[in-house]
Amino acid sequence: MAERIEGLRLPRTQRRQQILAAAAQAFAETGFHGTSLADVATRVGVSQPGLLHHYPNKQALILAVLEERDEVQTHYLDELFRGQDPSVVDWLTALCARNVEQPELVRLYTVTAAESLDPAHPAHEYFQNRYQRIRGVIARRIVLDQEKGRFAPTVDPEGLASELIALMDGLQLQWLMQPPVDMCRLLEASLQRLAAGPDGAVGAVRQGGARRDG
Amino acid sequence: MAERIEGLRLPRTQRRQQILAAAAQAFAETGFHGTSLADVATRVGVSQPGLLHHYPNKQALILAVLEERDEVQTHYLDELFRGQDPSVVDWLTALCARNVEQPELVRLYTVTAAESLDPAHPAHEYFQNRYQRIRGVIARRIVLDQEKGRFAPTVDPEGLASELIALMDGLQLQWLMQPPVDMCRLLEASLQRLAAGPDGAVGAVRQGGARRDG
DNA sequence: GTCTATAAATCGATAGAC
DNA sequence: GTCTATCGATTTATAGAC
Repeated sequence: MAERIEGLRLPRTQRRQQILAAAAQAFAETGFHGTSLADVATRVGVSQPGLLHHYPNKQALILAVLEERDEVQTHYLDELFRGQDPSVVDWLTALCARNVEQPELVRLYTVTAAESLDPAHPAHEYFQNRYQRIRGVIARRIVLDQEKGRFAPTVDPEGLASELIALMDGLQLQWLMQPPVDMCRLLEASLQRLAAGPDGAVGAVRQGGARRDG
Repeated sequence: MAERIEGLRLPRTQRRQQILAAAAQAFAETGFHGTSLADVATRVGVSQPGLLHHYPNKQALILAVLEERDEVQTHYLDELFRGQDPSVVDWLTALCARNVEQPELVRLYTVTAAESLDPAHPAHEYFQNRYQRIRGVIARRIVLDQEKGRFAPTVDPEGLASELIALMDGLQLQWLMQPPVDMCRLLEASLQRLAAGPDGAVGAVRQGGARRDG
């Protein structure tokens, strides 16, 4: 029944953890502007000033949510491929498989990323940095793939990274909108097409992308 | 300097047109929840109750904006390809070229589509319908392409339609976020890869997709 | 068609008691 | 660490004059 017990005093870190979870839900559902501090406070089972005791204002709250989720996600992927050197295709496939288990997290990023296009949005700079960072991570992975002959050397890593991120973002939107859309199956179809095409493994060999190795 | 002339009386349709333009700007910048009627009214140069005289409430306003922009866009594409039968590739390329000239319109759809994931959002049903409709339009175009041997018959039209829409949506987001991202160039790269791959024109012939014709 | 005035609710944030 | 009380600003929407 999870009744609210007013005035119950919790240790700082535990309460902050509760708040982050509740805020993540709320912001995922209605975005930054559509969510009130009272919304979040009610979910936690605390008063609205009680909420502001832990995070000084609304902006600090949403930034804390985004950054905490980032850390968890990054840590997960680092652990999953520890000591390995996955191809972009494997890496993105794993990411998608992970995302499909966390629709709320995906929605948080889909909703707030679009909202943050406004330069006055509290997470504007955050998403500017986030996209550049992710593009870099994926581009580097593509370069490694090229060195192994998995892609033609003519492929532009930054460009392909943008395309792959775009594909994932767009599929996530449709998946959230109409869950029967099977985003990981569609991603895989695209990735296979990529690997089998003129810029992929087969094409790369044909075009000389793997000559260094042989 | 376009000063506001208070109390100036305009014909109904003209004022409504002004309002739609101003509202489109505002909603594109800050979404539905982030935009106040006073925002829009100020842009038009009218009082807030004066605005509500033309559209009874905020929900009616945003729906009017979305539907009007839809009509204009649909009409443009219909005219552009009147009497022709463009391939999906040509059709999407033209659409992207059009979009790149209208960042504000793209932003309106990017921002409100994500926001509308909330079932309580005023445009929730609108976007549910919009995505199904667009997917259908593109899927039908893919079927026509298959009949002409431009794609392998093994390709799932609905699935490929979802992928292409996803790619465009995602590229638009990155383009809006970091304008140096050249969304039409990246789209073209993807489309060429598609046409040159095992499911595209070449592959389709190899796999028998064009045998009916020859 | 447009305005002023205003109702009624909600918002983010602060002050201060316990 | 949490609460009640409250301020001040903002929000959507309505009433009624011109």
